Formats: sequence, C-alpha cells, structure tokens
Amino acid sequence: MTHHRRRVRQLFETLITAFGPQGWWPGETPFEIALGAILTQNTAWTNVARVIADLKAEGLLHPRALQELPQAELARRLRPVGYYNLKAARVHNFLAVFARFFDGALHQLDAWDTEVLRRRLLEVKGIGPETADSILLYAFQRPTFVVDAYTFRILGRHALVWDPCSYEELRQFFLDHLPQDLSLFQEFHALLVRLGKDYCRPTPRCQGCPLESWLT
DNA sequence: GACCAGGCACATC
DNA sequence: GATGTGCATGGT
Repeated sequence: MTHHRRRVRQLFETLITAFGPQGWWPGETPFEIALGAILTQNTAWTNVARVIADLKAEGLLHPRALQELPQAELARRLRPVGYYNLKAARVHNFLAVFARFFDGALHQLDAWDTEVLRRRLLEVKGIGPETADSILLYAFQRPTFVVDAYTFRILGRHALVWDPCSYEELRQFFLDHLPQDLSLFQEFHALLVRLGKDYCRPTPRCQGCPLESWLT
C-alpha cells in the first residue's frame, strides 16, 4: 500500500512546514517525562506543568521522594491536574515497578526489547496504551507511535484511515507506513497534538487549518 | 454554566 | 468488540 505511505509522508511534511519542529517532550529528565505522561491523562497540559513545577520547587521531583510520600499527601499535591486520588495511585503503581531504573540505572533497560518493555508498562494499573507509548517514545527513547484523541479526530475528519479504527490498528498504521526513525515518531505525534490544539477542536471546526484542502 | 482537556479501568450488553 | 460510567480540576 504505497498509497498510504505517500499520504502519511505528505501529512508529516505539511505539519512540519506549517509548525516547525516541536522539540517534544517538554521535560528535562526521563522521570519527569514519565510522570507527566501519567498526569496529563485527559487533562490540559498547563495544569500538569504547574504541578510539576511545584513538585520541583519542593525538591520532590525524584522517584524515591514521591515513593516515600504517603498517597494522601501526594494526592493533595496533585489536586490541580484533576483525578488526583486516581493519579496518586497510578504514580505509586508505576514507581513500584520502575523507580529503580531512574536511579542512574536507566541503561539497564537497554537489554529489554521494546515490545517486552511495552507489555511491562501495560501491566501497571493506570497505564494504558497511550501512556505506555508516551513513556516509551519520550522517556525511554524507543521507536513507537503515540496515538491520542487528537490523532483519532484528525485522521477521522480527513478520512485518512478506515472508521472505526482501534488504538492498536492506528499505531500499526503509522509504524507500517513510516521509516523506523525515533525522532520522526517523536516529532510526528507532537505535531499532531499541535494541529489538534490549534485547529482540530470539536468547536470551532477546522478554521484556517493547514489541512483544509484535505477535507473530503 | 456548559464544554473541553495530550485516558484508563471496569461493568454491561 | 462496542458502549457507558466514574474519576475532578482549571481554562474558554
């Protein structure tokens, strides 16, 4: 299906031309990135940025520090991101398995196959496919594709893929039709979010969207 | 005041 | 496999 390959490439070229490189993920360390991936579930990034900045200011932005914090204490500090009780539990679940890897032992993960690592992440209660792929792609620097609500909406509106389409089908669609390039995957997802935020909201629809000519 | 935001687990049909 | 619900704050 070289037709799809060309179409996906064209989509990337249009986005990178319109917006330029996004330089994702906004975060300085793998741990900060992984934490942000959990906190931003169904939540505006501005709320997450505030919480992370506050944690950093208090010297709590370390896996051990958060692990030792009682869950109720953590929940209180997570208030601005919403679902704070839920997310405090999810952060603890994640740290119970992965905390030791952030203590200067991240290279130990090199021996793990990406798909194996992905399954391990998905075993953590509170980490679903999007969060797992975000952590893999941006914190662990593994080539995978992140599919989010914007991806579904954008591709749906422009009839780029069949409908309905599962998360896994959409992820494979991108992986199958793009060169296996880490920074390409990192930029592509970031650009889809940028397009989604600026032009592909539920309302208003599509005003001034760089993909306007693609609308069917 | 309604609607939305870079989801996920769980129940039910 | 598809669909519905609870989780919750902050911005438009």
